[in-house]
Amino acid sequence: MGRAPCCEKTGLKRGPWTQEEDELLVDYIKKNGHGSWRSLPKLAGLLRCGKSCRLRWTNYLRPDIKRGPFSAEEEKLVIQLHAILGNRWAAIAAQMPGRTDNEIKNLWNTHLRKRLLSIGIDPQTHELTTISSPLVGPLKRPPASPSTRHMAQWESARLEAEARLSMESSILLAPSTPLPPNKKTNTDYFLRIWHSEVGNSFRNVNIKGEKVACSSPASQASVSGMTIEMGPKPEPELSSSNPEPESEPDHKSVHLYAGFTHSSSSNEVEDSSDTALQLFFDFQGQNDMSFLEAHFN
DNA sequence: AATATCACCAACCGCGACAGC
DNA sequence: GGCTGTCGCGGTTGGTGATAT
Repeated sequence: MGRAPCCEKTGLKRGPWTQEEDELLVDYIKKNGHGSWRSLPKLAGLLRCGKSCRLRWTNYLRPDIKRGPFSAEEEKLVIQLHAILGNRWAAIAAQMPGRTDNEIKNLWNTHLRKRLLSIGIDPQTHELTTISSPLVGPLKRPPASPSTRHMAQWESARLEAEARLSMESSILLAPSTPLPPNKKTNTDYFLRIWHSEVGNSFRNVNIKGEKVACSSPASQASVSGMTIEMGPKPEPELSSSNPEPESEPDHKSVHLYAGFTHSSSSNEVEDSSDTALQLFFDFQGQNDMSFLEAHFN
């Protein structure tokens, strides 16, 4: 015995919506709200199932939907969010006002996935499929766990945004050098996301409700001439009430604040600063989103 | 000009989560 | 705690227009 259909199929219209149907749906929702989607079609005089009405409204008719092609910046954001969130299109859409999950999903499947593949990046893992070495040619990269990659990419994006904010702050202090608008937007995206529930879930929660802390304050290592410092870090203060810019980023050191957590299996990350360091090594060489620049500019 | 193939995207389907009883 | 109804999500499909052969 199969699953019962979501609604009576017989007598219901399917396929593309007509303008008259759209008008009926919009008029009804404007006057009454959608209420129960199941009963809406009957009340609105539509020969559609409630599910179809909900889809039409949320993906097409909603007044706050931003139609039109995605900008390069939006595409970049989708890629970065996908690296963090995976195929959670609704979560990605929640960070992109005016864009629907369906739209983003279509963008990913038709454009972005292929684009990443064409530049040698696995669109599911966001991992380089090969590393080319001038001496021995392409090398296979050892696989990293998805959560590790996502965490590291997420942290990388945040670090990048914070570093940029610091730079911008110092630039803004010098009124003779106005900031390019695109740079500002880019930073804002990440810091906004970082302080959203998505960022919160990565900072504070894993499935067992335990902190996965990698917070040995003395942990330090040197990689490629940079000093990596690991340890707990206070949340960046970004509210307008605190206009004090963050301290200037040290060009010789990377602060890998490892107090972040993840929502996947807690077995995948051990509670140690060594793990946090491993995250960096694991991710080094692919945490820079600049590879995308050439494809968007 | 006709046909095949590709790309895009709106819409559908099935499943899981959740709330109310 | 189990059942049922509803909703939302992610994967997939199918129609349509564009492009290639």
